[in-house]
Amino acid sequence: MKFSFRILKKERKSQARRGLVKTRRGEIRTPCFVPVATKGALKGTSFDAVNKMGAEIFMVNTFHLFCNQRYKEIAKFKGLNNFLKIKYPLMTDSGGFQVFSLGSGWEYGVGKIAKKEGLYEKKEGKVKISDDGVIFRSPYNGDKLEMTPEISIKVQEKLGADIIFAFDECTSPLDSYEYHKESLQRTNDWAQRCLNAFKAKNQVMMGIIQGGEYQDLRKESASFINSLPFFGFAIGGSFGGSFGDSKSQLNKVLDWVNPILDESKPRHLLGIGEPDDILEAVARGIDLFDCVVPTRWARHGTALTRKGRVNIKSLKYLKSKKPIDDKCNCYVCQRYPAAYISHLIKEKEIYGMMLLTDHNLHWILNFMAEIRKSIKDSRFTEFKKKFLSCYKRN
RNA sequence: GCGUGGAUGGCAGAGUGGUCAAAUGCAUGUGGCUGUAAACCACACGCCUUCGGGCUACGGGGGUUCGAAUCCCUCUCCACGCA
Repeated sequence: MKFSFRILKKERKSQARRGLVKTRRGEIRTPCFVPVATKGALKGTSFDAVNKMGAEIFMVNTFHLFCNQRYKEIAKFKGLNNFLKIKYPLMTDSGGFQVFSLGSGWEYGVGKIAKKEGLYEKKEGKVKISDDGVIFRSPYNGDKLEMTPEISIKVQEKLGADIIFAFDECTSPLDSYEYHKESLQRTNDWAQRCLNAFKAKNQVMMGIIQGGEYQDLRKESASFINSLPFFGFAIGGSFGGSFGDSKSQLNKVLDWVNPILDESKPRHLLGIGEPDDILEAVARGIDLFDCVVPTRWARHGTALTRKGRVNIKSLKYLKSKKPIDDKCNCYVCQRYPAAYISHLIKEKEIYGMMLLTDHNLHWILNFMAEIRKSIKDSRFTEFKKKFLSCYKRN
């Protein structure tokens, strides 16, 4: 069997589990972090370098390669691996997130984790969502484009990643319960249509659980997706924070959903996250994470450290002769003082972004390795507690 | 020496009688970023404030005017041109 998932160890005190995903291109030790290479590149570094840091799978985005029609060229290379000249396992996101990020996310300036409250009236925006699919304008050239479950699967088959995702609707945390209910119906329907359209034998598909911040919807979603023959599960936004702490809301969603899911299948938490979020999610039985935080923050001058995120541009770091994180064993921290990185980032030197990107990716991948080790040694809960006691979130 | 054009906030550079504490860009500072329209975005950026406002500012000095960064005189400095 080309694809499989096996649980190697479970911690008693939590739902944390260490596992192994096998694909035709290689194995992935979980819990793992999946670096995001949206358009086929890890912004600011290379696949090989990041693989050496411990990344065993990468994520590419269907949406972007669909909008610019580049998937057709990639198909001529028989898929992404040949095009990118890499042998590592890959996953492609379906484009569902962009329905949100270019739609209501863009128009109302909200992330999928709501931080603001207020009146919200869904208006007919640039992205038109119907039961059939989504019609939108290409952010590349303004062309009118349509994405449906069938098109997403077709494109993902051409891209040829090992793991693909069902096409879902990622709602906004500001959407109403009624809208979430209607949207979930659609996402569930689309999940079935994705499976119906899926013909490739050398790929596997993850089904996506939605339902916003609503317990009944989340559970309904989990039950439905669980009943379908997906390789694994992906839990998507939106993690609404309309009544306070959005973080605990995310954790609540995981508490509702994970007990319903077949535990022999891998669980991917889409788009999360920051180190403390990852710990909480691992404790609730999540196996895979993808997130743009390490790479985007690096380009924006934020470094991941054991003490929390840090603005490397501030004077404090410009004057520091110590490494960014003195416990980090990445080549950047081994070789350069924070002052140099700070200087490069402040001067907008590409090399500074590259170095910080490598540091941040190394940091998060090392963090995942520590998590795996702690589960293996049956001390994940202690590890989590210790880590959170010194990791300060802004 | 003569002529001409200039001198504006950390820098560049608008403004050429009131709506100017002074556009815009850069720099600076702070905050944000969680399936990447993101090497991006937002806010702040003379001093003081009981947040009503007050004070000092557009090279120096003097003047005209109810009122000047803006007009006039003069000094200093800079650029270009001519000797």
